[in-house]
Amino acid sequence: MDHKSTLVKLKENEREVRRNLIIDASVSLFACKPFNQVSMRDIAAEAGISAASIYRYFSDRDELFVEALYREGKVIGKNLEKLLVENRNASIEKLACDFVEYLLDHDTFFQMMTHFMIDGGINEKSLERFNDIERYLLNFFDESFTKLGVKENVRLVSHAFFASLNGILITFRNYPGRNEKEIRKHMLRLASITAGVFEKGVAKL
Amino acid sequence: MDHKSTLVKLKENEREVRRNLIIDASVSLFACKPFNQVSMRDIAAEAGISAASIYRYFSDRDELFVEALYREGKVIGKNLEKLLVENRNASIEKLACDFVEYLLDHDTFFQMMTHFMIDGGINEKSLERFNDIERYLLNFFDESFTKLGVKENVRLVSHAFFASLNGILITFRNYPGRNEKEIRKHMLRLASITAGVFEKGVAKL
DNA sequence: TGTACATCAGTGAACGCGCGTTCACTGATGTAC
DNA sequence: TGTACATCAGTGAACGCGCGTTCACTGATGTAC
Repeated sequence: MDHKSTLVKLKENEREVRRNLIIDASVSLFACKPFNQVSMRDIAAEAGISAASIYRYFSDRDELFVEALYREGKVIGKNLEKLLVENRNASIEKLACDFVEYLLDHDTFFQMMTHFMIDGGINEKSLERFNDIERYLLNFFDESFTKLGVKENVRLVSHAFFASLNGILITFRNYPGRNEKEIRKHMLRLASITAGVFEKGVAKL
Repeated sequence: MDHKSTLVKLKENEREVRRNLIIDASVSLFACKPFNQVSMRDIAAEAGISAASIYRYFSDRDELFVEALYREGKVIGKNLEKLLVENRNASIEKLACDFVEYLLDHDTFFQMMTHFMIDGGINEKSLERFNDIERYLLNFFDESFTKLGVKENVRLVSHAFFASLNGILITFRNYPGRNEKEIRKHMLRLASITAGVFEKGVAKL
């Protein structure tokens, strides 16, 4: 019985469209506000509906957030993939800098990351999805390190490298007494240094 | 007129003692709960007083938190110093692993770090104090790298190394499907690899 | 074509909760004479 | 030594707020006959 009347299908599509509008609204708020500060009323206002309406499409805040995060994560994953594919033959230094720069320009991933890594008690489903994206990125790092001649523990090296770049983004985020531009410059410098150290150090492993 | 009656002094001391009890209570809660989840009522309960009493000693939540964080930060700083001094002649690998292990055992610093680095709108005073502690740690890393023969940009290398270790602690904190022990093992392995990479890579800078 | 009924998206108002903080008060202790 | 007063730590109850969520309702659209 996979036959459905056209009208019913149309209705379902409409429903899907509206659902997506709510997710869109959430994502665009996540881009400019810390996670925990985005309320259901905020999202409703952004989507131009009432807060109560959201509950016609999502059973609770958690469900909406999981969807929104996954959506955004996929977009970021795709963009980073594109970026990494373009850099396939570039140095690991360029790769690192582009990675850092992309995440500086799109704060959402950072927000997601900190949310998932730090906040306790996160939806299992949500965590798995986030992990998919991470794994996806690590594959690209693997490729680069393999090219550099790493034979053993490639994945571990990728983990260490990934963690290093995340660490830069986090550690110097609120660097006191510096403006945004200076911070960006500092981070890129550190990314270069780290990449250089990995490139040279890894050859000896 | 720096003369004060003994009784007045005694009273002041008592006041100081009670103030410290409240700070102690806060610190011990910070050790087992995420920052934003520690409420004034929690602290009051931990200290065995009423929430209203806290306001006899601190003007608001912010002031109490700044004091508590600084107190805890100093303790962590001192402990890490001790640890680093003991390791003054040890390899950078041992230093990295001890650092990671200490922070795994004392979650407060991690909590502090993420609070300061990620949460926006933090008290300026509080941020400065936190930075003092960071600088303090970086000096030790500087020393190690200088010994390894790094001549230029020592501080930058230390920054990159420090960020790498932080990154490990953050990135794999909620590693899904692994228990605490496995995560610890994984982190230590990454710390070793990172230290090795830095040790070897840095020699060529 | 008209009428009675069902469905369901959407909503303003309210609920219940936890929070930081304030209020008005108590009661113990110290001080002045 | 006794009495009147000042000080101040401590408190239970309440305030005001924002939150996630639910409720009871409206009104538009589709369906049956």
